[in-house]
Amino acid sequence: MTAVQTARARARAELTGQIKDEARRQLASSGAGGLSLRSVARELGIAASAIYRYFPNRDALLTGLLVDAFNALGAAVEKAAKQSPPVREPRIAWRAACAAVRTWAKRHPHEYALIHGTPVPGYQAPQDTVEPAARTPLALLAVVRDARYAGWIVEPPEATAPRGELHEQLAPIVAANAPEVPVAVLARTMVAWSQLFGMVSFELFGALVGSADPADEFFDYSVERMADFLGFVV
Amino acid sequence: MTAVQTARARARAELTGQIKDEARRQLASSGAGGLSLRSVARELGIAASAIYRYFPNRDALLTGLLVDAFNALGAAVEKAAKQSPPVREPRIAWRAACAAVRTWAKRHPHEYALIHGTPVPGYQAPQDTVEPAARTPLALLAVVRDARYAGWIVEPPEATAPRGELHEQLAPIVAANAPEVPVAVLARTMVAWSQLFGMVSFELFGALVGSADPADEFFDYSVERMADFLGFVV
DNA sequence: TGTACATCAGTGAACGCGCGTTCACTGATGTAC
DNA sequence: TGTACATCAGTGAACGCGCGTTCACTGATGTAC
Repeated sequence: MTAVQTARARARAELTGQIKDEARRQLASSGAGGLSLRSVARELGIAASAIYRYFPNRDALLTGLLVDAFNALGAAVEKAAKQSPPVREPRIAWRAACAAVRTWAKRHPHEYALIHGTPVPGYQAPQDTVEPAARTPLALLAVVRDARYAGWIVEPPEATAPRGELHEQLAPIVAANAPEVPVAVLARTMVAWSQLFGMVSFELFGALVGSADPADEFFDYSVERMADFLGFVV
Repeated sequence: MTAVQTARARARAELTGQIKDEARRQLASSGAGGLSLRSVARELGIAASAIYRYFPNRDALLTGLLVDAFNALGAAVEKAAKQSPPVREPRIAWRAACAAVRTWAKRHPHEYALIHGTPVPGYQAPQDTVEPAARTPLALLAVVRDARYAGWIVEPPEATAPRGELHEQLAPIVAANAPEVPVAVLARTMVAWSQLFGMVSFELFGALVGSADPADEFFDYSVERMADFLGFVV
């Protein structure tokens, strides 16, 4: 092994990347279910069997794409939240985070479909995808938590706090990720989170054709209403 | 032609139904993209080419499934709203309509995925699907409209009403479907509608594993919060 | 009511194509002494 | 630094399978007179 990286290792990393890139490209035309190792190999000019030096089978390649997509989306949201000027306006980070989700989704519609659309038939996502999948919702929670710290959130009425089993389910999550935050804040953030992705999926998958299409204004409108719902001051 | 229906016509209707039933069954194992006419024919014990007497091609069969699924979901929601005792409790019809969506989706997960999941690659939904697709959102709007008539809705602040392009987009829809209702009510209903489907998709597609899973209580919680958001009195 | 003809349903072979995965192999790269 | 051996990347043929769609055909059902 040489100091930094052997020629073989470099070539290996490079081709692994090229395989995933080409596979991503093919998601567009054939969807995740139709992803074909042979056609990826054909496009790269290598033998179909060569792919097996890089991924043990088709599902492993899919897992790679899934993990990459979750991470890319999560990173985009984290970056948007971090970059939005922190003290000026109450809702700025929330808006930026929501916009990051939509922008990433529109720029990578097939990867978005891969992670938030219909599960691939016959494919079971392994444990490796769990942590990357959590990045975006946790980033949204962090935005709300920070806004709350900054005094930009009016706590909603106690009567609307989650109780019973839901409280039990969510308590360990706040304990692990934002211990200073009440469970009710996580519950509301999850409602807003599902609204956000429901809306983006509607837009991408065509459910808004004939009503709020183009969806820019409906998106902005919803983002503000979810901010209201979360207790953000104006 | 005989009085009611010729033997041929009856046989035709019957086999058309059997083809769609078998196709629905296969959505589960292979997904919409992998739906195969040959395997449907095999399962029914007929020649693959016989399918072409009933559907001109694979896409036409898909369209049939799509239309059936939209209609089945829409009918379930309409029925739930209609059956919920009308005058007793403000939120009862809203809850029933939301529950109908979730129940239908959990009972027919692959048909739900067909209509609200990733679009089938290479498939373009024709005009025939538009009207059935609108049934569910219109049923939700009717629930809100009726509750408003009954005095069960406190109008949200004027400041949160949609303006500009969004107003333009939604105005013709209320005009055509619920002319006595302000555009703001439709806008809010659409936010709740996307929240509802976002949540159901999250549950069915696995995004809630590790947090609100099982999702019953999170579902109920969200339904109440969306009712709050729509201005329903308690 | 009975017959001749037209319509339609279903067949099975064929076309031309694609797939994931395995395997024995060649030749290049890396490692230990 | 040079050589012998081990490791690894990539090949191409093969296995056994599946697909949508077309076409000429047979035989049953329906219609008109």
